Amino acid sequence: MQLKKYTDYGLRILMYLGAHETHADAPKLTTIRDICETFGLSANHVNKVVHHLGRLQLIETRRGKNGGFFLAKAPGEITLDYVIRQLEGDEPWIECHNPYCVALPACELNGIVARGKELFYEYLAQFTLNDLLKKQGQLRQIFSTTP
Amino acid sequence: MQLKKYTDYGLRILMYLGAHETHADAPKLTTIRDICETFGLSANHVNKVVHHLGRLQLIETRRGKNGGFFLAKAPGEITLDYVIRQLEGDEPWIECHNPYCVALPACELNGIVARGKELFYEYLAQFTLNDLLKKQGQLRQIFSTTP
DNA sequence: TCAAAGATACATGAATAATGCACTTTATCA
DNA sequence: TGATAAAGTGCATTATTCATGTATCTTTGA
Repeated sequence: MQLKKYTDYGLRILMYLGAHETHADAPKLTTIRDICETFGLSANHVNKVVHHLGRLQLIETRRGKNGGFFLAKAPGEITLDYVIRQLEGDEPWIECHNPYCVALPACELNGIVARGKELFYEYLAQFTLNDLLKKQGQLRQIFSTTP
Repeated sequence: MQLKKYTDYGLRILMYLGAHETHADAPKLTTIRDICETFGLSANHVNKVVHHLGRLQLIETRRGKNGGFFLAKAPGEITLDYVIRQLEGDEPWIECHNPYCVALPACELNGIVARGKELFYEYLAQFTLNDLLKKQGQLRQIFSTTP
């Protein structure tokens, strides 16, 4: 029971982008390479996450030379529940489908777990990328000195 | 992001035992074999779960001929959060340990996810095995006609 | 003392997540 | 207009974890 690294990477990418956001001047887009060097990750995997974030319209990607990506929304509009639900996949946390478990017709368990899962996400819905950027100055320093 | 079958099996075993509980007469203990036949599961895996439930003192196990196991507590005293936490393992849902993620010192994420996890378990703590046995009659019928 | 039950340890198989590799497409710049 | 740097795409491989299997030991009642 753990979030995938895939999801984790996605959140970190967003944090990275958010931390650099205040540079209104920002002439240079963030690249997959930047992310990999900062966090020490595999380019292939990051590639896929970035692509996914693009499809979710959380970031905007630009191909070609001088390409890269940047946040497509204000950090305050990116809620954590959405990001995690989408990247993680929104399957039930317990498998009760017939004929897997004979008790299913009389079982209360799946409903309880499903409601608990919803509470988890409802809690996450209270937070946005902004909340992850409270220590933005410190984050920017970390990110800029890492590679 | 899904509970393990291991955890699921544990809950089902408890439901099975709870459903048979009202037989005050019950001369015969439930065996691993009973569980396997009812749910169509592998004896080896069930073996381990039963052993685990025994160590948790949720059930009492008896070796030897005519052995088996039964609930060690009243169903109302077995809370779902405890069962799931113990069987599932209580690790954090997101891995942020240094030096895994450079952002850790300035990261708010682990705290948020950890709190969400706690809310999930706090919700589960409102339920006991009794709540899984609301349709006890139906359950007993299912269990008795299955093998 | 035998047989039926759980306990234990180790080995194997299966599923899925993570990563790697090769190649394509697109955009920019010299 | 061609070289280059970026993301996009598909498939292959590796690693990890979960699930299951096999074998043997221990306990206990008949």
